[in-house]
Amino acid sequence: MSKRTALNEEDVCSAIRDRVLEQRLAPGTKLTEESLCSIFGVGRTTVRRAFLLLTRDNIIELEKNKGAVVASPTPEDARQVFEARRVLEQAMLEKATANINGDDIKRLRDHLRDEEEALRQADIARWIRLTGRFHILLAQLSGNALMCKFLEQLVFQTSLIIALYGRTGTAPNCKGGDHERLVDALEDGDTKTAGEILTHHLTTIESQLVFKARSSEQDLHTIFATAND
Amino acid sequence: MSKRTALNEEDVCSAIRDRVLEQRLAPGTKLTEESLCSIFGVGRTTVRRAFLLLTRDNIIELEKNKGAVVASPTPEDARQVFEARRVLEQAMLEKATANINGDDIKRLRDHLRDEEEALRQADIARWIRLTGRFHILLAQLSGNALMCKFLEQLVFQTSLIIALYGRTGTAPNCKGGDHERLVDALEDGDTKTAGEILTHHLTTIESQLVFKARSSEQDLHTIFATAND
DNA sequence: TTTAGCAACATTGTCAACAATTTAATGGCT
DNA sequence: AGCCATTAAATTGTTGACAATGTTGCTAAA
Repeated sequence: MSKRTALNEEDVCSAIRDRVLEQRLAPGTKLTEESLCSIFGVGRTTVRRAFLLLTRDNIIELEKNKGAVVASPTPEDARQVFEARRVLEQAMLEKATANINGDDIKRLRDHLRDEEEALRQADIARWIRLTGRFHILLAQLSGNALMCKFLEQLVFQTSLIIALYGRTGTAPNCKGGDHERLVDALEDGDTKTAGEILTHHLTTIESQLVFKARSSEQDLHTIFATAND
Repeated sequence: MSKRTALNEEDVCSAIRDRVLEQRLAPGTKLTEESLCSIFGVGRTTVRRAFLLLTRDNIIELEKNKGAVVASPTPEDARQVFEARRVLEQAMLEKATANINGDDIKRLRDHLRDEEEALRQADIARWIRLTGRFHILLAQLSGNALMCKFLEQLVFQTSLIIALYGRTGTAPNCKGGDHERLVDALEDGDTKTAGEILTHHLTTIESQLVFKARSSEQDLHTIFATAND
């Protein structure tokens, strides 16, 4: 008799967040209360609370009397997310180099091994989740839980952004061994190089986004405007 | 017949946030649902939602079956808040100098005038609120709403920290004309000096905190320990 | 065929009653 | 008085019914 303790709103939140991180929940997906209630076996109250929290983190959008949909960050949102990530992660990396020790390096190495393994097993969802988690792991070394929490939000939003504007949709966000080389530099105590790799890493990902036109009112206007000349 | 539209959870949130910013709501203050319901004329549902949001912003602490109290940041929290503020505000200031124009400077000047006037009228609550808002106003010039929102959280938390650990409790957090000199430097396009003033400003405030012992179990142990030798 | 209006349905929002828990108060007892 | 247990009051948590709103599908008229 498995005494299953009732799930709370945090559980629902992190479940949804994980699906977003894995890109198994696409932007725009409608989230009805009823379906989530039955999926997680919780009451509407809990789902409702989860919605409120996820809205705060820009993971879903809540419209009065219309319910919740997975957020669709605009190109401008994307710009701000990457700008914030460069600022935060750079700063946190510098803080981290002060506190870092052998155990930390080992933990990063272990994580990299997990990434590779997921990739080898073609478990893409897991791999995507892990590449996101790498940045959070790195942030935790800074010793600033507050900034860490904020970065988490940004990582989740990045996943939505890549889902919307990523070149191939799922695959190549954190490839190219950037993570490995970053850890190498960290181990050598070469903060400067580590910072450069990190910034370049983020800028590269951002530069590969393609803001193609999407179906919306705005785009309809554009379409008819161009058809008129 | 003033058709007063019903307040929602955001209204309740910002009302509470403002009181925290003004330091009229001290850390540890109990917030009962009933009292807030009657004060704002809303149902328990709304208050409850507001609580959830405020918890997310570290403005109140919510304990199961025990209700909500205004948050009491620890000294470590304080350290992280100021560290994050230095990082964020510095970065946002740099972004701001790229976009800034005459209107922006004028808006800052107007704000400074408001600050002075509040101080002259001895409207301390208003003055405290304005000094906090100055930093938010500055952040808005960066053109990054995301980082701006995060900084807002930090400013509110700073108010709690000063209420707890500030030397005189209410008065001298943002004095000394630092704000004026900062705007001067901005107007001259002297980003470097502006940045130095800002960082120094924050570091000064932090260094003036005094983490005196507070009444709690931990402190009781300490007190009796020192009495034993 | 298209469109406007209407009706049936589904989903979300609100509220009040009830349950669970904590906090305050009462009353013996040493 | 001071302390502990028990009871009463107050506060928070949860649930379900109902109201408000949005959505879908249908009919009929142009």
